[in-house]
Amino acid sequence: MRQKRITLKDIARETGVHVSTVSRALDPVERKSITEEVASRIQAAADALGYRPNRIAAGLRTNRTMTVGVMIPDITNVIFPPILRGIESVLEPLGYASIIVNTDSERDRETRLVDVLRDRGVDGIIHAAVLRSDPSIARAAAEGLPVVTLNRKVENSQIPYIINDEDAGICEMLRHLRDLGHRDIAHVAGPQDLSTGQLRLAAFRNAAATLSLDFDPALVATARRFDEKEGARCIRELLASGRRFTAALCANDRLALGAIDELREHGIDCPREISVTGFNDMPFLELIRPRLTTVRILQHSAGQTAATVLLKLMNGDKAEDIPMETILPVEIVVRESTARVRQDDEDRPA
Amino acid sequence: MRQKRITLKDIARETGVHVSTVSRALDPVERKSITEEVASRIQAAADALGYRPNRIAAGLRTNRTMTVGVMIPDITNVIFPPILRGIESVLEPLGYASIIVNTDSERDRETRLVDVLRDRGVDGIIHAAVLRSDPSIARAAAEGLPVVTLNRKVENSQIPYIINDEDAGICEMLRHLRDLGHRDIAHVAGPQDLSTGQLRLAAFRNAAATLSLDFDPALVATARRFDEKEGARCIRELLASGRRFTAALCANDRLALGAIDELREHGIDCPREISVTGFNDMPFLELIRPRLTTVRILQHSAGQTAATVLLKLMNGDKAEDIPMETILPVEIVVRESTARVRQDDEDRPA
DNA sequence: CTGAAAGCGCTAACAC
DNA sequence: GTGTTAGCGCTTTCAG
Repeated sequence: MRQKRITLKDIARETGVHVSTVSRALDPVERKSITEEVASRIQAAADALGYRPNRIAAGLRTNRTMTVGVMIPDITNVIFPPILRGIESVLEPLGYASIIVNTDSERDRETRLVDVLRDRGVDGIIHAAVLRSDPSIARAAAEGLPVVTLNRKVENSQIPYIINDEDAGICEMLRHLRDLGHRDIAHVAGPQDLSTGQLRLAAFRNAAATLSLDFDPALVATARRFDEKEGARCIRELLASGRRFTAALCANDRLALGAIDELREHGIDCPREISVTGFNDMPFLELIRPRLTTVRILQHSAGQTAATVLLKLMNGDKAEDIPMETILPVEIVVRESTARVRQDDEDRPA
Repeated sequence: MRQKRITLKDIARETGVHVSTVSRALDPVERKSITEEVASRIQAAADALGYRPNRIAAGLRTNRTMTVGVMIPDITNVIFPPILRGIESVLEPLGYASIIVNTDSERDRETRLVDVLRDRGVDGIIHAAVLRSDPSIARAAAEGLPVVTLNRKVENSQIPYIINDEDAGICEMLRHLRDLGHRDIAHVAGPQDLSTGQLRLAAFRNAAATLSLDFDPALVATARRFDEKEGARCIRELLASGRRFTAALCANDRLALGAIDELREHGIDCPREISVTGFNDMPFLELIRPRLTTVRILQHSAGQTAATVLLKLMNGDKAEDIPMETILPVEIVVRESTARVRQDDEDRPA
């Protein structure tokens, strides 16, 4: 039933030359070593028969499959698709395809999936998961498989990583709030078992110091997940604490959206009474009122950069040509969820 | 540098048996044909050495790579990630991995990508693109490659397809509007070169007939893309036409969102003055005011179903056991963007 | 029950 | 320049 594919042997028979000659004629670099006439005759036959190289067979021989593995926590999270397109935009034109797997941020799933990828002979792996440490990918890298991580680094390893300048993002955002007159600024932190949550909290603390703002631990509420519900819960917690604050810097957009909703429930207007900021700049933000002030991450370029570095690794470029650390710039996007602190708030005694 | 993997040969040497024996011992079905003692000794050695089968090599031999190809227009479109997770949820536990490619709905890209997948020896393809016809995938299927399409059927082919009951969705929605007293209902149609756009327009027309509502061609505006901007443009066009309407049924959520925004620009309130409905039930809809009344499609189950059917095909199940057509139910989700038509509108002379 | 041998389709030394 | 040869790691006859 399943029609058999045209192989080199078929073309060899057709053109009356040896398969190795055919192989050479069809290989853009080896082609030079062959009489032009023969080469083009072979090419013609290949085209006529509709020959397609069997990468499985080639891969077995060369140990290169022209496919890479991409590991992400969850494709359903809107920040990842743009990253994937970024990766694809550099790899696909070069003939690479990607096997994409979702780790759900589970350690054992992640371990298993690394094997799934290696079993299929991927030439390299781009790892965009967010667990703080994970042995499996480090081991793969140590054994010589090209690996690049996105959004976080693997401690004690020689794995190149690409991260976004989240510190700068948080700091700029805090500066923005300070410039609007805010002094009592809460932080809705992300889960502390995810690198993103942890990093951003640290960044918030550092930024406060940099900007000479008080850092009040009581004004930090920590979410258990990056979702609207947790954002709402955190704000509730903050409100219940009785500590006053005029702005809430949230560790991501979903937390911020949940926070704004919850404030509304309490009859508190954002941004008039409390300013709220997000992080990531998800799509659709423009459609939600008030339009959220947030930090834009260039997911697409992050993907491109990761792919570019991975390529160098796969090409065996020498170590000094491979950037171990790439920090991508972020930018704050000021929209409607932040406003100047109200007079009566500002004028209060310190 | 690159550490060499453990092969059957290694564990054959280790255990003092022939590689074919090792191969059998490690194959769950062949294992029975081997002395239990030997088999477990081999198993132990394999575990100890950390053996992982090389699927490339196995694939070359068996023509099964345990990887499938998934073609979608654009992973960045929120409706696709849930489909992918649905596919993964049935395929991954069975040992399959997926190569995912984005077609951008371009015919030639699509053709090329089918080859990309076939070159890598995928065992089957799930094709969720939306172009109305496309020869490449039909050819692949005709040559015996297991193929299933999602969201649309390929004409004149024996390719099983899974679609959502969009007709019912549109009809239910129209009924909902009619029950609210609406009689002059506009349709913001999707691009007519995409099956979704075309199907939903046809469904709208049919539903109008079914429900004995007038179908007024002048109350149809056609978008060139499925986005907010086009939704806005279409509403502008409808408004400019001077034709009165009290509701607009849009071919998808983004068009609806754009429509509502544009109405607001014109000082027209949704739903008080004009009701608007969407289609798809994208995530985040809950966060946008007014909350959109829409048709929910079960993307995850659609993916699961597609994978299940593909499995049957790949297993070589006999034709009568393979459902050629699967129509998945949809449901309407009534939220806040639809309301009873206003008295003064309703009481007007026919 | 296990070993021997062939071969999937391709590439890469090595000859000539 | 082109043919010969030898595998890549695995599965699968076919013997024994």
